[in-house]
Amino acid sequence: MTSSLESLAVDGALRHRTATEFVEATLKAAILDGRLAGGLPLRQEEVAAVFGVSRMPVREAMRRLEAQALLDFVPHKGAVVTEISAEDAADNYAIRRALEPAALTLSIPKLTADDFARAGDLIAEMDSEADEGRVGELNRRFHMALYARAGRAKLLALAEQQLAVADRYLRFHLAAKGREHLSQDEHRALLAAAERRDTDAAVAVLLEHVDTAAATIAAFFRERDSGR
Amino acid sequence: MTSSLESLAVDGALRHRTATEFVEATLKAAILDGRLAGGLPLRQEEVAAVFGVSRMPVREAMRRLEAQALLDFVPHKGAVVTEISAEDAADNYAIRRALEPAALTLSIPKLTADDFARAGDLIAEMDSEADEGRVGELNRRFHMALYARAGRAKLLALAEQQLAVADRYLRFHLAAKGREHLSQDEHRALLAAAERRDTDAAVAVLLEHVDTAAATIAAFFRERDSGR
DNA sequence: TAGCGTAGAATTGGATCCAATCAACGAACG
DNA sequence: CGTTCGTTGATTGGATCCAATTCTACGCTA
Repeated sequence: MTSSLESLAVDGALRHRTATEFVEATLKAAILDGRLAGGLPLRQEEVAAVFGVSRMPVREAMRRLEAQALLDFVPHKGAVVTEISAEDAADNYAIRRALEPAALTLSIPKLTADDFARAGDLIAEMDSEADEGRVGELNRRFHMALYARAGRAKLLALAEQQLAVADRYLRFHLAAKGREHLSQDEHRALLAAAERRDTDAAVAVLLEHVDTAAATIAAFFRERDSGR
Repeated sequence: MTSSLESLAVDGALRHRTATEFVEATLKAAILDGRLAGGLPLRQEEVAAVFGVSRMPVREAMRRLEAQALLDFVPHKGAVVTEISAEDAADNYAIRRALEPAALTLSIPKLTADDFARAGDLIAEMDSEADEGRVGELNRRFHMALYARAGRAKLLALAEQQLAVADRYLRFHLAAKGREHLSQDEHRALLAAAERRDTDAAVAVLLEHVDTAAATIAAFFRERDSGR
């Protein structure tokens, strides 16, 4: 195969309204779940060929992905999938540590029984999900389910975007520590505190949750970088 | 004149590397300082003519601005400058309330005497600046000067972006309350607390600062919306 | 006269073509 | 033999052209 781009081979089923949306969504998903690794250069012509479109929708999609910090654009040089690194992970966790407690605090008083049920279902799904790539999405949806009633659309959009970036690191979590270390206990504790409307406890669990993940990833990178 | 777009008439002096960058930077500045009002539709052809380029760099610039939530894109309909509203303002303040204390906390221990001097200079500049449009930029730079040593590039980038969005509302501040209400006292108190390395006090002042601004804008919109 | 349908204009989405820039290779010169 | 400069190929940036979609306005009909 010429490159990992081939893995994006398209099932025309999930077409979007415009080619640009289609390319953007597919590239984004592939970057987040690790099929397109950090550092990979994306040739416009090549991507266009894989998707069966011209270079133009590819260029527009890339511009949007660049604004989301998933691609690095260098004028006249091209686009490269943003590298993951210890620094980037630390950034991501620092941002989530700030945003998610705010969203959770606003949301908890307004959560409904349905919301709790949905969140519980997602925990169960994560336990039984075999496909590693889908675990990240389930994790994201669980978190967002608890923030959903915050009533601040842009705050939530930002939080979701950062959770998506975190997905890129979740894979290393799973690889390094195995499935059982998916912090399902913390998820359950978070849900329980939310159901009790105990905002302080829920925020404490969430901070612990994020900090633990940050420490795990930091250790992973320390080990990897020492071994070369 | 055909539209407020004309106000973007270009001095070829500050050209950028690529036409796309040039268009993006100019449009962004115009949206932030209010020259392009919320709700204004941007015809690609028209914008291209104003800038003396073809539609293509305009389209790419618009894609990036959309990803920054400064434009709303509707397929086959076009781009519209994102409306400002009480809800959007509340969102913005909720986000800043989460991000900026985090950045400030990380930064304070590492700030240098130079940083404090720079921040002080910016306060003085704001006092003497006549041009209303530039006040927003000075305010942004003052805040960022205090966060600069946080050592988290993406956290800072997000904070700066949200400060830029806040600029759109600063104009209403100035219009409604006059220049003297620019919270310069709070700026000075914030700087003083930072110089004492008193993180708790600095965060408290910052939260107060943001909450006051949020309340002022909320009151402004309440009054405006009741009057029609 | 009100409402619906259709035809045309306006505008955006996408494809193709040309120009500008960059990287790599090689030759000439010190 | 090493360095530097020029040339060539690859790739992106920008312009122009065509297709698809949406909106508008006019006319037809009930």
